[in-house]
Amino acid sequence: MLDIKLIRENPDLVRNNLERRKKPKFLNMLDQVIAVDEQWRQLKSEEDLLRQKRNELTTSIKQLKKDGKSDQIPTVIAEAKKIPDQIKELEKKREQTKKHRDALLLQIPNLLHESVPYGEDDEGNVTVETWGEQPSFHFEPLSHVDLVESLQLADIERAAKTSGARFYFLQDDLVSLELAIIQHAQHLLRKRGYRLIIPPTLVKGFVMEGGGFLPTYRDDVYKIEDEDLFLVGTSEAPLVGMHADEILYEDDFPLRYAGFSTCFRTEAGAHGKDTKGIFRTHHFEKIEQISLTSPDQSWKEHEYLFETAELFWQSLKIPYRKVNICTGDLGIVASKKFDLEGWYPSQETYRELVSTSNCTDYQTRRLKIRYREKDGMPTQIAHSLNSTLIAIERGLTCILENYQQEDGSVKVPDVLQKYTDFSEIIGQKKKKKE
RNA sequence: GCCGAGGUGGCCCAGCCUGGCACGGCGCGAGACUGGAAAUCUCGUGAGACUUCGGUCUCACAGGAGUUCAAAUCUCCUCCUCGGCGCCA
Repeated sequence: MLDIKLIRENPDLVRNNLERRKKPKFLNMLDQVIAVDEQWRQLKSEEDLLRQKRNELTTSIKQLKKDGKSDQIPTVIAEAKKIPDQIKELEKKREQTKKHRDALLLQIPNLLHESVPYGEDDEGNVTVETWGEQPSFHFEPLSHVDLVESLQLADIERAAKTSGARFYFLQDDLVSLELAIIQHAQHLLRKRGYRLIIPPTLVKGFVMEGGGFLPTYRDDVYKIEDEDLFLVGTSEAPLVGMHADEILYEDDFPLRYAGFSTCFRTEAGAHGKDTKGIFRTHHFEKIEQISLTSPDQSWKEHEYLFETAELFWQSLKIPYRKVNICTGDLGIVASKKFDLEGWYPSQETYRELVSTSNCTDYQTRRLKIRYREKDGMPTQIAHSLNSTLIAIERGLTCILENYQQEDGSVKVPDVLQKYTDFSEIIGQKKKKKE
């Protein structure tokens, strides 16, 4: 959520920034917010004046009592009696207006960092750098979908029976690999100064709203019936919400958390996309980084989070590229976003594995996450950042493709082997024969 | 789940019975004093609207509803914390 004061005092700055997205609806929203806010302030002034009058009468009653002029009191009370109803009416109107204003305000996207490139969709993203060498195969590499199936690493069909499309029973060696990844990841994260967290995967509406997931992305999340609870699409939600309404100390910054949780997504807008395998599913496990810090440190921290992700993927020796996400692909929350896209040999293309966002004060304003230098100093709004470390099931697909071998087996990445008791995945069929 | 005690500014706390502009301390800021500092003293310390930038006003006592001219204070509902008992993977 943007600062209403900024909009009031510097509407052109906000307008110019929103214009870069080239979406007229946002400019309309801005104009509406300004108009409704004007109304709100008008009502607020009227109401304040009425309250002032009431307070004056109330005080005069007290004074009359003190002066022993009780005979005059009934007249004043009669006058004062008219006011509460008027206040109530104005209050109601003002609250409605405020609700209206805030509802609009919630839909206005964050201000873009100056370095965000313009683009209509992901085609407009700009590659910043590439890392690693794409593996060359002397055979036609299989897709992760085929590998999962041929090695029987997940049972998609039975998952369809119990749960529907886009679910999976992860099995055997792939489960071991997942657990190995978690082990491997936690060591890196600890070393890099993150606290490890397993957060709640159900959160209240205000947390989703504060995180910017609601109302704009309402269709993408699951809600618990009859309760004010949502299944999280990422542990970013509870991890940022964790410090809602708190005042932190600058000395504790950056506050880095690594969350491990299951994530739930409706994938409403993705019909027909990546329907097979475990690449895009309704639930998956993810290790997420989040960080809270001060405004003057957050851009440095943005690089730090991305660097953590890079170190992780480099340790797995996955070729990747770093991409600066363009306006059309950025979403409303991030001010700037880098993606790390991993190489998929079967598709001969890079695909998203990691998103690293600086959300600046967009989430923290709404969630009232503030900080101060030390006790007694004034409070400021913190900045929040988040980054994937690995969405495990998707990460597995990338590993499978890059580590596949001619005989159809898959080598286990070196750094994971100390956590698995095998160095290659050969599948159940072959195992039985042996 | 039951019983009891609580929730007041960044923190600690008074006020609640008996309704009338939220007491005091810590911390922090400004000023005075000083060669400089400590100590001391004075003033200030949250959110919002308006402002001729001097100020003016409103709100804020866990949240909501009610009673009242007037609610931190009285009534009702909800949430949370702590303690005791019960239940439980």
